Amino acid sequence: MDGTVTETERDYLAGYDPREFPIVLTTVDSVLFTYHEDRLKVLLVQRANHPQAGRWALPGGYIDQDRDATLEDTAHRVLASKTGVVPPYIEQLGSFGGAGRDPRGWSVTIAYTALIPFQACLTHIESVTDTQWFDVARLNELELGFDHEAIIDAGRERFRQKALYSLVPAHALQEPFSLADLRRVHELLIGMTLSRKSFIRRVEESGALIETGDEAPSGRGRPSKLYRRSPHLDDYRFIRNIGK
Amino acid sequence: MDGTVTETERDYLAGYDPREFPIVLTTVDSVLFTYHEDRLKVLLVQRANHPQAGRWALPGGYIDQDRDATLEDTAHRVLASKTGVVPPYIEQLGSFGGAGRDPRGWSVTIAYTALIPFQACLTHIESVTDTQWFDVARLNELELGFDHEAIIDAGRERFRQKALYSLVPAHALQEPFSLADLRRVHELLIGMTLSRKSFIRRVEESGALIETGDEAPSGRGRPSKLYRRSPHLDDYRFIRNIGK
DNA sequence: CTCTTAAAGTGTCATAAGGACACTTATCGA
DNA sequence: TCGATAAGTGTCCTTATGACACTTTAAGAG
Repeated sequence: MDGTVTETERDYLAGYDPREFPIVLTTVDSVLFTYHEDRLKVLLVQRANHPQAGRWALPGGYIDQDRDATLEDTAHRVLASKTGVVPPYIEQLGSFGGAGRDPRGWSVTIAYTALIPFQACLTHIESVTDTQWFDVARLNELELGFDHEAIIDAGRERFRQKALYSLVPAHALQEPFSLADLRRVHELLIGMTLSRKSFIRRVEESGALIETGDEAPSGRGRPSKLYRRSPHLDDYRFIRNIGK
Repeated sequence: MDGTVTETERDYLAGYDPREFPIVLTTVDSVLFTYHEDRLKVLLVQRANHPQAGRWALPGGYIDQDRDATLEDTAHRVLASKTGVVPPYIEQLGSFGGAGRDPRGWSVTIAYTALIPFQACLTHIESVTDTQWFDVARLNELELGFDHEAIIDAGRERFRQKALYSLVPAHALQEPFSLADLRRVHELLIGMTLSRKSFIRRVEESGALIETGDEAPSGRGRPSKLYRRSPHLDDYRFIRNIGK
């Protein structure tokens, strides 16, 4: 022994006070997308409190240490409070941190990105005024809080990639849905038109969607076959990207 | 006016004290991989302090609010202190948080994953005893701290995917390098052998590597051509995955 | 010096998947 | 009943890949 006291981990934890260390403000924000009337939409909440009160921003908030066991729990809790439901698809997008992004000090937000059918939360969102869908193509007309515009861009880019090699975007549609609608969602995400034939071939090959056997009129023209998501949808990856 | 005082953002910030809120312990950890003697290696540091003193864990630490402007700054600073250099490739891997992952309380780590040539930090790492490369295939023989085994698995999976559709793994090699070595790195990441011909075709098509014009003897047999990374390497993506 | 072996690099063919595009099917509405 | 419209299909061409045999180059044994 060299005279110093050998501290056990138990002793250390008993004397540990997190407030002795510089504090990083940590929050969880979510970028929730949907598809409605030929447009991609993102869910925004008008901030009631400082900082940035009045501005539209991503739904998010602090971790509730008693109620949330994981980061995804926080994302789910916040989204459910704004939409009434938990989205059928959510994944972690990334973390955005820095000294300057929040006036309160050094801050980090763990961002999630998610998809939901427009109809799944229609009534809940219509009942309040502080939560709204915004056309993703018109966000530049809005002055968003914090760095949330960059986070939304990252979410779009994530789903743009997913649209190239997966059928995950199907989570933005209410079941049952037509391949025409799903293809349109992919086209909006990717930013180019896709060949009908190629798209249908990929869907059939994947087994990630299941034909319901029903059809739906699509205005004028031949009615379209309807599909629902198979349980394997989230895991399926094409080995080759779609698009020229 | 309804009698309440309308607080300005300036007033709010003047009265804001982060210690009034529940504190989340926030750190940054990095999974740094390299390639040496036909093996994938990951850099681990033996913990000097509680909690988990004595265990091997990922290099990481607290955000230094005065020195770090971004999360990547923190990752760079910590890695540079352990290896002497900043790795040529680093990307954010994801955040791991929860109530139970650290005995000190609710915690979040923002994880980065990076690649570096073995030779780039050879002398620095040889000079200390608390920092070592470990064979990724033999991590099960080690009892790692916290949830760091899961984080390393996530890093491996990230680079496994990159190896399928990019040449980013080239950052694990000292320039100039042979395609035989690079293909071996990809094979270790993907977990299967790859066709020489296909691999060379992809490299040529990509333009992501540049032939130096030199050759190097490869033991017995025809000497191999040598390559270096082009500036476009990090951005290049194959539209189709390699491997059957 | 030559022969063997080993490893890098190449030529070529068959296959699989996508884009293009014309054609067919099915519904609406005038 | 016919025209317009949109979903769905058949077919050809192109492209990237895996397979595999072949060539090139060097080290080392005899």
